[in-house]
Amino acid sequence: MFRGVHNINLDAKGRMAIPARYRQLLHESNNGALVVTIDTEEACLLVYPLSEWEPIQAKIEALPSFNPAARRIQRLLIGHATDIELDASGRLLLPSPLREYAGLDKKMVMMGQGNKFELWDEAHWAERRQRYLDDMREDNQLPEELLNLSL
Amino acid sequence: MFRGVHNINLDAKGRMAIPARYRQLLHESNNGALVVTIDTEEACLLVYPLSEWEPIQAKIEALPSFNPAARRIQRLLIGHATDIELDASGRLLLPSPLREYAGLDKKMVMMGQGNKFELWDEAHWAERRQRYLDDMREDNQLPEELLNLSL
DNA sequence: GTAAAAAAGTGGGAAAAAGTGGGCTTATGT
DNA sequence: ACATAAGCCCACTTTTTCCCACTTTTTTAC
Repeated sequence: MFRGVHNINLDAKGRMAIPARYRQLLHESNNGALVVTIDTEEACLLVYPLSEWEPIQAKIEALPSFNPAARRIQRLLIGHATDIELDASGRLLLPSPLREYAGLDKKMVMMGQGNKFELWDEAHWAERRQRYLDDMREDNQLPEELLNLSL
Repeated sequence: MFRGVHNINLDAKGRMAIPARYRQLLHESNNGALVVTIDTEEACLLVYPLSEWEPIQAKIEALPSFNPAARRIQRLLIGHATDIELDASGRLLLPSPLREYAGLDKKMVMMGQGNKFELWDEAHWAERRQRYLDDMREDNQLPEELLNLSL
């Protein structure tokens, strides 16, 4: 579904232009309706087509709400999940609390990740990518599933 | 149903303006009738559309009333549950005992949580969110249900 | 390879909507 | 009866949304 990386600029009003190649897809699947939320592990945002998000929210809501770890996930993920939609010129207005969370100001990176895409501050992504690469080269105890993966 | 964060100000009379995007939904479902009560774990308030609250209250009332834990829940939740409704300009007047419980004065955060939304003092939420995030990044003994959750 | 055309990306202004504050009236309770 | 709080309404300010026009990049054709 989504893959690939794009450098994207955020304008002064907090809008980002979605690369044209994705627009038709987004309009067809959900009429341009999307949900953006935070990634809890990294300072980046996750953007889902509405129809991809809904089953995820349903699963999260179904977790036992007296379990502290579940409550935490619910507050972080559902709490930050915001409905947004493509405007007439194919742009998304990112809510300011979320921009702030991911440290997005001007230069950002949009990265396809299957059923969703991720938004990173450009500098932050460059740094994190380098760390991932370094880790790959050092790490010799990969989990079982990865050892059998042939590229 | 409800999701997303909003920064909201409380005015001098203790009124909060509900973000316009939720108003129609609230009017349609219950003609703007809501119930607000306390969260027993955290210093925040829970706001339910009346129709969402009623089955919850019924379940709480059905608990065995000679059981001390049940009595406790009944006193805390039903005791604090207050009917409120949207005024003509889409605002809610929060009862002062409840405002006090959650430490709400001016700046607050409203967070959608599925069938309800939560109200937090802004500073208190910022602090609590940071703690949740820290926990997420450390915690390696997540409950079963969460391990299988793929976002 | 260059020019023309088309499409994508960017910026900003105006109209509309949302948010805010406060005053006056009505209810409540001491 | 008085004081306090709630309800209601109106007017002002700020923010958001919508739309249009300009610039830049990409594509197409020669």
